[in-house]
Amino acid sequence: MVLTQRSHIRRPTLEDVARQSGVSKSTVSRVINGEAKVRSEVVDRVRRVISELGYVPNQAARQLVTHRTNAVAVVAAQPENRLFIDPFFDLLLRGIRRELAQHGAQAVLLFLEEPDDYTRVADYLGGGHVDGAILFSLRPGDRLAEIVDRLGLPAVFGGRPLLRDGDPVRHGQAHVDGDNRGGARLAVRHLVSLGRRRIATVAGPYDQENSAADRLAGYRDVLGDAGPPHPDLVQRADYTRQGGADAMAALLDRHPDLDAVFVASDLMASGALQTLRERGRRVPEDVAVVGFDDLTSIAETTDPPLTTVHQDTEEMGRLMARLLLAREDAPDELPDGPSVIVPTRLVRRASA
Amino acid sequence: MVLTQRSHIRRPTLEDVARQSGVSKSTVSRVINGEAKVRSEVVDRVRRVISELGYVPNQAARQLVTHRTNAVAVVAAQPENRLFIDPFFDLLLRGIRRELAQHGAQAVLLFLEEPDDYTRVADYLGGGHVDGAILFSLRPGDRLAEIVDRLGLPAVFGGRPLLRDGDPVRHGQAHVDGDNRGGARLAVRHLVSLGRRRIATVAGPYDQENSAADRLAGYRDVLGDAGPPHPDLVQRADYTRQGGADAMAALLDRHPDLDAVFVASDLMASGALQTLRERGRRVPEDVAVVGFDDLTSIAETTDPPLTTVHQDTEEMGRLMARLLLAREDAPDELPDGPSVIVPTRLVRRASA
DNA sequence: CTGAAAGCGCTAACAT
DNA sequence: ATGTTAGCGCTTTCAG
Repeated sequence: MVLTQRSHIRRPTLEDVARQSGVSKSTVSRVINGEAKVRSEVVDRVRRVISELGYVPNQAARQLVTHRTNAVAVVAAQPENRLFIDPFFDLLLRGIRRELAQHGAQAVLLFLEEPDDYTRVADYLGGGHVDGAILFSLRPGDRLAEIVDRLGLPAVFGGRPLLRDGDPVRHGQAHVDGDNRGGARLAVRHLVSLGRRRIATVAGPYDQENSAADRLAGYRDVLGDAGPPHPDLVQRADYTRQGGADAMAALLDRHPDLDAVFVASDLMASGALQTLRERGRRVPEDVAVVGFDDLTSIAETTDPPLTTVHQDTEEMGRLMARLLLAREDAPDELPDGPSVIVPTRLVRRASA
Repeated sequence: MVLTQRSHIRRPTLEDVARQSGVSKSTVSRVINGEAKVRSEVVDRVRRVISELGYVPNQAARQLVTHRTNAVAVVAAQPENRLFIDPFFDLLLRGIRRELAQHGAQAVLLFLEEPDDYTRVADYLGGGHVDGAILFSLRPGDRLAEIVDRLGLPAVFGGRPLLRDGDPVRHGQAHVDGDNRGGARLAVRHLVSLGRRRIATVAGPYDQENSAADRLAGYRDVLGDAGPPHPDLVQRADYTRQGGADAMAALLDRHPDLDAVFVASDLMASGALQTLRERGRRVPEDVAVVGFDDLTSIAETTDPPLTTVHQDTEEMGRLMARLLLAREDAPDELPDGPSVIVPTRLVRRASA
């Protein structure tokens, strides 16, 4: 293998510290781990030696006996560039990191990009580098889910539970998701309550994204109540701004008389708004628009500001982290991983 | 501490595999590490047992003796949200990941956000979890640089070398950076060669970002040659699209007669183009615009397409990874870390 | 080609 | 309050 730690640098060990401070390894260990039963005088001496020597505990050795690493992997499948450009993921990750940090755990982020990555990541997860994993964006039937199960690694999955052959495939593991379907209902009901009659939707790429499928389902739930919606009122896009703009244009071409649109993400909604403006439609007078996500950096700055479905994304991240920590603490008390659906609410601004 | 690996799941060990296959631990180890001197018959038997048992080597144990982890940390200071929204970083990271993957190493990403993160990350790096580190966006005098040095951890820094008291502070470690200053010169010289006389610039936040300072310096290099540029022709912004738009507006207010602008990032340039359009300036007839970065998703889709300074960002990431691997292989042959400046070139499109 | 034994650096009983 | 001992699971001489 290519990697070789510089061999000529021998880092000081517990034993070195012990010798230098004239105590036993156990005592040094106690000082390091902050145990009570050490004379403060000794503590001071040991601490001094530690910093003189620049001693840093070898985690591999510690880990070998404690079976703990204090690190948690966050694994994200990265479909092209999307992830890094997605403020939603940014917030989610921030929540995870912060919650873990509060518990003294380090979040390490791993990406899944090419097929080879799977085995390397699986080895990494199985190798005891981390105490648990939070996994996102896995596709139905993703091998990594199995691998994690087989390893017995505590895990929390983000997004709707994976399906295999149409059935939910989860078992001992937890998962959390936003209430995509419920949120979409909220949005569309609001449009209905405004008296809108021809309500279109810009949906996400729903063959790839569970969230997109759920948001579309929510739209259909509500509109189905008043007779099945016209299929032409649904236009799929790819969760980008430009995609939203193009989809809006297509909808307008097919249905010049539409009076409302539910757009499945704020980013796409900002594109849709632009198209509407270019086509001379007033928002909300001519066409009411509701988005999804409540990314304030977008929703508050569009013209007009966007009415949208709010998700507390950072809190969702924190929740995932807490769930993972709980599983690690008391695995037996959670035989079936809880499925937490985080609620959404509508935030009214000016666009609907 | 909060994290506890499920204790009731005893994962199979080398010893289990050895017993099951009727050979010694050494032999199993040899099979796993692909050494030559094992009868293929034995290899097969051991392999079968391994997969039956679902054995995965314990990296902590292995690491304790080999001092290798096959993992490399990528540490990124995250100034607010910026990082995740920055396609530049996305590309850089992709280059790093791919190059490391080719060498069988796993990239693990760590973020630096709050002050507490420093000690946790330092512990992580010092704890032997990784064979080396690639660090970005460190501010001058950043503690982490010292820490990495003290640990003797092979490292490569991204961005211009850190300064302390105005002096370069680097020593044994490598760093790589794009040629920000040279690229800016390229851009501005191009504008000059076009016959433009009142060349403004939208600079980045140059008290925080070395790259921003260097790009501004490049602008001044060229314009200084023909007498010092008017200070009012410089407007600082924050590397966002909106920031670019606002800065352009400010410049136009102060200098309605400007005939060119060098914008220090493509994202800001897209905002600037929008402002110019809104103010009725034709590009490039009235005002020529040059960006920086050559993020094709932006530069090719603006109206008009953006002339900009190209950086091979993914290659830069790969280079950082290769440099790190080289340091790990032969630390003694690289007493002073090489400082690699990756060249830039101008890509002409329609805006200038 | 294979096995035995030592030891990596640490923590966790168990003594004292 | 502190020291002693025994591993954790692996790789690596060194024998055979």
